[in-house]
Amino acid sequence: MESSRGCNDVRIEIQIKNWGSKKVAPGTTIMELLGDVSPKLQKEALAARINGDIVGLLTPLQEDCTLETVSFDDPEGAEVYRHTASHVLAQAVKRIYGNVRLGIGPPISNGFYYDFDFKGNPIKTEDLEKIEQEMVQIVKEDLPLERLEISREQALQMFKEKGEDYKVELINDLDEGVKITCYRQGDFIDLCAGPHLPSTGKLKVVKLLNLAGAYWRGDERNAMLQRIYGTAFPKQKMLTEYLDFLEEARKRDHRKLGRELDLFSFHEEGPGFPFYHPKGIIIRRELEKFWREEHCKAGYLEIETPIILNKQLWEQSGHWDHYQENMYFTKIDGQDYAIKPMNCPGAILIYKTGMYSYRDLPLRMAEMGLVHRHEKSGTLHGLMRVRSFTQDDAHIFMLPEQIDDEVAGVMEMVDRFYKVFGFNYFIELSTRPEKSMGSDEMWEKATTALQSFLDGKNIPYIINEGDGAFYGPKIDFHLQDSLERTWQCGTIQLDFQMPEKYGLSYIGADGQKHRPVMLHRVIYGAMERFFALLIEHYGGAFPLWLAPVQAVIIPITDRQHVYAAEVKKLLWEKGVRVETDDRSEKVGYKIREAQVQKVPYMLIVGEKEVNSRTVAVRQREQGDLGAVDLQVFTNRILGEINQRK
RNA sequence: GCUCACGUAGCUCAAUAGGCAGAGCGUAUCCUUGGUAAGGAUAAGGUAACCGGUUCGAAUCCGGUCGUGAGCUCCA
Repeated sequence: MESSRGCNDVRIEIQIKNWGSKKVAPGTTIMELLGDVSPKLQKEALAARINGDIVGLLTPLQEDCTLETVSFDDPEGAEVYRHTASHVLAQAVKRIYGNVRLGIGPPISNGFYYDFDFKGNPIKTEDLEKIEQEMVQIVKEDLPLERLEISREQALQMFKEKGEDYKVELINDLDEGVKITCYRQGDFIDLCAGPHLPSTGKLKVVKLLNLAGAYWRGDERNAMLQRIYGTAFPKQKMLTEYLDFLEEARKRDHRKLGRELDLFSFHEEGPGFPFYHPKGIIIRRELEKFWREEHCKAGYLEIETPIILNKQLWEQSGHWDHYQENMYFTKIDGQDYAIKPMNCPGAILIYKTGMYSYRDLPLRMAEMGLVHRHEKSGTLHGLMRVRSFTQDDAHIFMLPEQIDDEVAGVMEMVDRFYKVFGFNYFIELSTRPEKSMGSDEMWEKATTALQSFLDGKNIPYIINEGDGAFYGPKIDFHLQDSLERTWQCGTIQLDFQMPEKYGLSYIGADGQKHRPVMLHRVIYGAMERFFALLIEHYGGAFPLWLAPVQAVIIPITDRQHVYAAEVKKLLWEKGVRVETDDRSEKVGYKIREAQVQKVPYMLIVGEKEVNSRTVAVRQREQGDLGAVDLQVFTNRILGEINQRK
């Protein structure tokens, strides 16, 4: 320490990232320090990172350290910002409705929420407005948020006195050694680890978005609380942009586009059971065609198994014990049957029709299998979550030492497929669920196999504890919809159980029977879900190869109808999905209609085109491309279709 | 399944302290033959999701059922 003055003058040195170092007296808060070094930095900072930990700006500095300010642009900064907003929400609710118990109120990806128990007096959507007004008032009051460290006993006593039963439960569940902290702003105090903004006035724009139910601690056996969702931004413009994003997302909603583009429908007569319209089924068949080509190349054999199979088969597979509440049942000739919720038992029956040498494995059997699952009514969601869907399934029967290669093969295939459509995806490893069968050793073995595969290839993933299939752990591939909600699509499930249950075998090099290992896997996942995600991903503007109508011929007057018919015939016979709009409407009208229907190519034919045997090409995105020789255009569009552009 | 909300023409939406159900788009017919995002006229189209109650009278108020939306739980 450079100072040779008295010990009252002890100073600590703070390294401020991107600024330099500063010496201050111990006990100086970060806020004071920043005010000293740069008012601009102080204004932008929402929190700080000291030696890696996020702390509030009112934290006193006690020793030498490196410090980095955190702004709204940092994910952690936005979290702190919105976490404080959630406290302001809770305070506002407490002010308006005294008789309410608090649940939890964390920040989430685009905002925050807070759960409340209104004790039998649920609030309504309209009430959000006045709560929001009270929040604005609290922001205006610019109340400082004070961090309090208290003992477990103090905390319990305080929240018991306040009647905050949920908070008491949370405190009781905290580990012994954990520091208990609360944050106080004005008359409001909440159990919270923080950190928070220094004061409520730091919040600029708060907005409540919607009201929903949520079980206490996410458990359906617990009380249903009311959850208020909101968001907060430092600038009005950012909120407007976010609301615009939500608005745009609504336009891309596959349920809306499905209706507008005439792709599919749902009916009260069959909730959760999708109806594919002619245009929708075209897209699906193209996806399937691509799928068959790729699977054929990758050495898969295609099979098809029945939708209804005897109940006994499902008892043997474990579905009866572990999956019954999701299954539909029926009777045939007095015998109990089940509608298949999965394709595996069918594939296994086929496997069992033969004897296999170790040289025959891996045996890859693919099936576009229609399954039915009884999903709870509240979970249905357009094509994303339905009660009947087709899985692009495959079951790979293999030797234990083939696990790595086969998993790798499937992972590569998933990657190749998703890249064709330009999807970003992320991976989860799901482990043993509560309701499952098999020994701990087998689960351990299977889970380790998958995990070490991912680790070995340096593939980033997150672990989804307890979300595996009842017969084995799985690697899941998730895609995002237009609202950035994620949906599981591809999955690879490693299974040692079914081969055991069904007594599957192959003959090894030693001439003895051995147990094969099974891989259950899907690439698209469910055709319905993948289709829905594709619709939202493309906003309904499908690439040429998938477009239900690839080109519309638009004659300008009746005099071009003969030529239009000729053009149509030529393209149609080459396999192009082409229509003619020969209504007596103006060109502009027909073009508008084709644009709205997102048809990739419009071929305008007037007198000039008839005389020169050309078509005036208008491309969906690029607009008018001018006249092109009919033969040249035909070759071009066929080329693009074949390249799956 | 749970919480809150919603259900009016094929679609998007109006209306009224409870008092004959409306518009635009789309559809049909006719006029128009027009060169790159909406030409004009006329017409058809509704058991107000369904069932019940209150009322002289219910699309409107109340209850139930079904469906849908946001979320929770669950899952491809």
